[in-house]
Amino acid sequence: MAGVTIYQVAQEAGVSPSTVSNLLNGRTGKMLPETRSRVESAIRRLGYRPNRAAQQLRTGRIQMLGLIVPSVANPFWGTFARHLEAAALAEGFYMLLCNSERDPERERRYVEELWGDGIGGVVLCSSLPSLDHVKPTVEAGLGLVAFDRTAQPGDPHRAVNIGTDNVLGMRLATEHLLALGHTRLAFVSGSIGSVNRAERYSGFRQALDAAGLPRSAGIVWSGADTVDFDDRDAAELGRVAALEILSAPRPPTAIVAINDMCALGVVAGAREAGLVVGSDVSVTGYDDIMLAGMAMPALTTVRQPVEEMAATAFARLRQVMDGDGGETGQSILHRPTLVVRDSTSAPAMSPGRVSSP
Amino acid sequence: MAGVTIYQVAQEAGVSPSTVSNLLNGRTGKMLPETRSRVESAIRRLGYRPNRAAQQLRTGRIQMLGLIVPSVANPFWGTFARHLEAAALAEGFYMLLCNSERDPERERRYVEELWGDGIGGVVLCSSLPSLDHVKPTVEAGLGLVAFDRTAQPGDPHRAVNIGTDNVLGMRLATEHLLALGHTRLAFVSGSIGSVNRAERYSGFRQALDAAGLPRSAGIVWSGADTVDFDDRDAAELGRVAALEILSAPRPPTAIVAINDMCALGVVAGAREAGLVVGSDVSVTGYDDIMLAGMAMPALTTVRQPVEEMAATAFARLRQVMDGDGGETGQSILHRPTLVVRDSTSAPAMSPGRVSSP
DNA sequence: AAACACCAGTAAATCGATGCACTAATCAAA
DNA sequence: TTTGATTAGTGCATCGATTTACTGGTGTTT
Repeated sequence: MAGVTIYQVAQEAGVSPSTVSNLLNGRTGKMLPETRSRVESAIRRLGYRPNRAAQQLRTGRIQMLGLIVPSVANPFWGTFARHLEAAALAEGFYMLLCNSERDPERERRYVEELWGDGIGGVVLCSSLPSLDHVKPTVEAGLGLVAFDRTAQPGDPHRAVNIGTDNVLGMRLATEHLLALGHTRLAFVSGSIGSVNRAERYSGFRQALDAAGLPRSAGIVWSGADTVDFDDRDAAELGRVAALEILSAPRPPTAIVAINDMCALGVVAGAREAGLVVGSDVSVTGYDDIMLAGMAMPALTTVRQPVEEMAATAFARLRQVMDGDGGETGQSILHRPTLVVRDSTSAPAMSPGRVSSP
Repeated sequence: MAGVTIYQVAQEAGVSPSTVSNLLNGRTGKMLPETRSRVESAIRRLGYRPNRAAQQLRTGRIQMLGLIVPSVANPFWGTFARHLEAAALAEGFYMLLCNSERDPERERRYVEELWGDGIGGVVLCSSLPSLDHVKPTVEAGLGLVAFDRTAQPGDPHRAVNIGTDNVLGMRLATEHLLALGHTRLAFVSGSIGSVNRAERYSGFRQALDAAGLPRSAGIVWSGADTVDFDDRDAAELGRVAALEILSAPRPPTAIVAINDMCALGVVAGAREAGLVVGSDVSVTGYDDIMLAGMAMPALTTVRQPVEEMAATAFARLRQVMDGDGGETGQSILHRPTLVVRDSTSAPAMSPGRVSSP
């Protein structure tokens, strides 16, 4: 703590603290250029930096935002966090990081504590169908941007949602597989409780229906017994799913995973089952995390424009915090794109009976 | 901002604000049990929560720490961040996340700003050989824990270093390869400017020397032209390195990568070169990030006990901040362990001439 | 009964920045 | 000269919690 106060600056410059404060806060309208430069040089000479605590106490505001993610151990959230931090920093905002581990109770506690500590805006990465647990705080005045989610009935009015068009994204992936000639596809995810999972599933179904395939063409595996799975376990989930699905009678020739981590698990599981991904069986992911391109085989996936989304998230958060939200309560959907790599190909002639042990 | 103040609580309980404050701060020694419970129930009734800004203004302290990492987009740092946050949260500390992108200037700016904003402790993940850029701030009073680094001459006295024994770790990996029968090994990293890279290289050399191999047995690739590589590029670096090394005359049969991200790149590069990792060529990593175990093939690597290290980092940071540092200026080394998986095996008979196109 | 110790709790100054209400000074119009 | 308007800047209460110095009351000692 430097310890230089506004009073010392005022004394050094031969003015009152108010004048220094006025300068600092841009109220320079009626101020002699000479006074101004005198104060400015005093500030520089003393290396003065306003005390944030005092500022916050006085104004009630603080230049800080909260980011609540399921877990930064997941590279997708890590990447998002990095971009959001960059966007925030550019405007002088710090970012407080909170890992919710997908626990709504933890989300609620964080939101309330952050608000109680003077943080006016939070980016909440939770794709829970309901925001009821944070509604009271939002209604009390907290600025909220819900990320990876679309607006739902009953949401607090002031919240803004940001995500990608999950239905479209998953349709792109599924249509790509259908175009390759697959006719038996599996959809792998954890329990379908979240908004984006539901949407992605819907995209999957839409593509199948549009292709005129029967309902039975789409196998759904959603980890019946893993009620609430963790990000760290997404890969493990995929692995288990793949083993189970591929060893069943009449296995699918393609597997659509809910996200890349899960897809990587599916790839591992398929390998254990003795199949070669990219020829015996096709796999798609979602997110396009850095590792998707480096995996073996490189993963065909749906890319979310993370950097762009982070910038939007921050911009909208500021708007909501400043009250000029304009159009809150909405969903802002970014456009996902399909990235075709090596994990998908036309189905083999006699599926599931090609590889060596 | 809840808006309930200590005065309201005092009024509700029929006591003075001082008494409430005394209770809140554990000065309950001379307080009638009856008064105490009266105050406590008032607090509960009103849902009072102390205003952090006011607390900080008065005491100069704040329950917050800064974490500066190269980039949370790298899962190793993401995992570390998650564990550190958990340790901090358990003691009521928030964690401010800062991405330095390995830029010393950004590290310095962050450190100074955090200190200026009343944050008393920072965990700095930088393996730069020198801490000179943050020395003034540490000497001004900032509590600093340098992570992934060992103490160097000229370090600020109050800093604590936490890391793994890199020399030992890399020796474990190298000895494992030597035991498998490899006699030509390559060491792949970016420029060897950082402390831990130097240490890891030293471990590699030690193992080779101890085995009585000639100097020429160890090929070093350190990206001559990539002066300062980024975490995001670690994988790319590995890929390029592998392509280059493996297409040279008399290629090595094993590649030791500086970390897992780099190793994953090496695996990709080897594949592009037409080699099968785990049989034609062996590859080891370092860190044991979550993905190491899921890669194809699963990566043999050196595990850093991240969770334990995060707990230590936080514990030591508190000590330094409280001034009872005891033994500062030291290095605390955790013990790395070798995790053998599928990316390493005995060298093929005629190396580099086995696989299909 | 005077002197003192002790107890339980209080009054008020304090941290540093802010911004409203105010004033002293200058100038213009009446 | 008086009045009013404008300019340039100041005084000070304020935010909420902390903490030191203090008070009024009770009990004990000599």
